[in-house]
Amino acid sequence: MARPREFDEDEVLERALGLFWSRGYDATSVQDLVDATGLSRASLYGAFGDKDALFRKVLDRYVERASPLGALDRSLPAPEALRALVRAWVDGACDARGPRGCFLLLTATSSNDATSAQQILAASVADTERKLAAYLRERRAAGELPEGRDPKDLARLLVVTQHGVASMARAGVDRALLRAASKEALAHVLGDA
Amino acid sequence: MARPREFDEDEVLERALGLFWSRGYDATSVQDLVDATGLSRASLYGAFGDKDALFRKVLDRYVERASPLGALDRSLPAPEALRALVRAWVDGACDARGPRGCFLLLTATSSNDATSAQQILAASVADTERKLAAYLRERRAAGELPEGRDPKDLARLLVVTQHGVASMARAGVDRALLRAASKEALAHVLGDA
DNA sequence: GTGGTTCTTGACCGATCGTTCTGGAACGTT
DNA sequence: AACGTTCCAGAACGATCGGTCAAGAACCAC
Repeated sequence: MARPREFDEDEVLERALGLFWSRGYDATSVQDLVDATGLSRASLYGAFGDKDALFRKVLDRYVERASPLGALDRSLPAPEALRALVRAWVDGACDARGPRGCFLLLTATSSNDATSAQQILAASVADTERKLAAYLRERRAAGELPEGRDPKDLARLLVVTQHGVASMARAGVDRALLRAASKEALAHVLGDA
Repeated sequence: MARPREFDEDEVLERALGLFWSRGYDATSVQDLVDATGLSRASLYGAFGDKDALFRKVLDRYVERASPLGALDRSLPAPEALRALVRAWVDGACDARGPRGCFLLLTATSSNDATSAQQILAASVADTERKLAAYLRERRAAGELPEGRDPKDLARLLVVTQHGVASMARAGVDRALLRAASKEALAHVLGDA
């Protein structure tokens, strides 16, 4: 019925994510997006609406894909699974391909669209905390983890560690420091003396 | 010899800090600064140079004043001193007066002036880590803290906790979560089972 | 091929950005 | 009182911002 699009929407969103993630919302101009995606301004606006709408779409896409507990292998014994998880946090935050840190956290701490992103982050944090606490209780009941401390508080420690790692990684802090710190948080969860 | 200034430089910098901290560099326009400080544009430029120079001056001022270990009371027994320290981290980051979080961390994770702020942050982090590790060793030798784990790694855990708290506080995360998490990190340092 | 619809292109809009300039007011010195 | 200097107020600068418009090109259905 009409002329088909000459671009792949997913690819455009991916490029836009790269820009927004590395430079932030304000510092990314529409011209930058035009240059990076190859689309013209009118095509961008026609396909995604204004800059805010595009950003929201990009953020939704990121949130949908990112899973804080994705690296938690439930087939492994708890200590190894958790070890792999926190390692994945550090490596993911320090990954040289793509910008460092967490795009959602960056958005929620910057000014633009803050309240919206903050709500998403709050929900994500609450969800991660709840799932982690449930996991700890479950594995504790299975005898894989020591008793004693409140699983909820331990989950909270891990979540704060995760975000500290993401934030500091974006700030350029050395990976070795983040690795050591997260290992130490994990040691507490595992009850290592 | 000439007409004296009608404004207090410290007060102007303080107001500028408030704006930059709450909105970030990009989202703070010169007009905003003019409105908030009461100065005219020409006076601002005459006194501080351009926007970048003003921002740098504001950042330097903040860094100079902020002391991550300022709340560490060395006259107290180590457990109480550390407890007060991490509590001060949380309360400081969540303080309703003024913007939440850490201005230096915000700057280092945003795009603008990133490399410069990142270097300052890296130096601050390294310094805090070193001093904390030394403190832990010292108090460990005095019998106030348990042996076993590497003081350097424990210091790193605390530093990452501190920044996780600051970052999440800025993102609007509930204070109770941050408090619980930092308490847990502290428990690890204190060797609480 | 023709009509209808959508896409693409590039020029263009007003608004706002950071910055500078000009004119005049306010002060210390002589 | 008169000078020289510095400060203040506001207009104005070019550049860039996000966003739109008009015209032509590309496609599908018929």
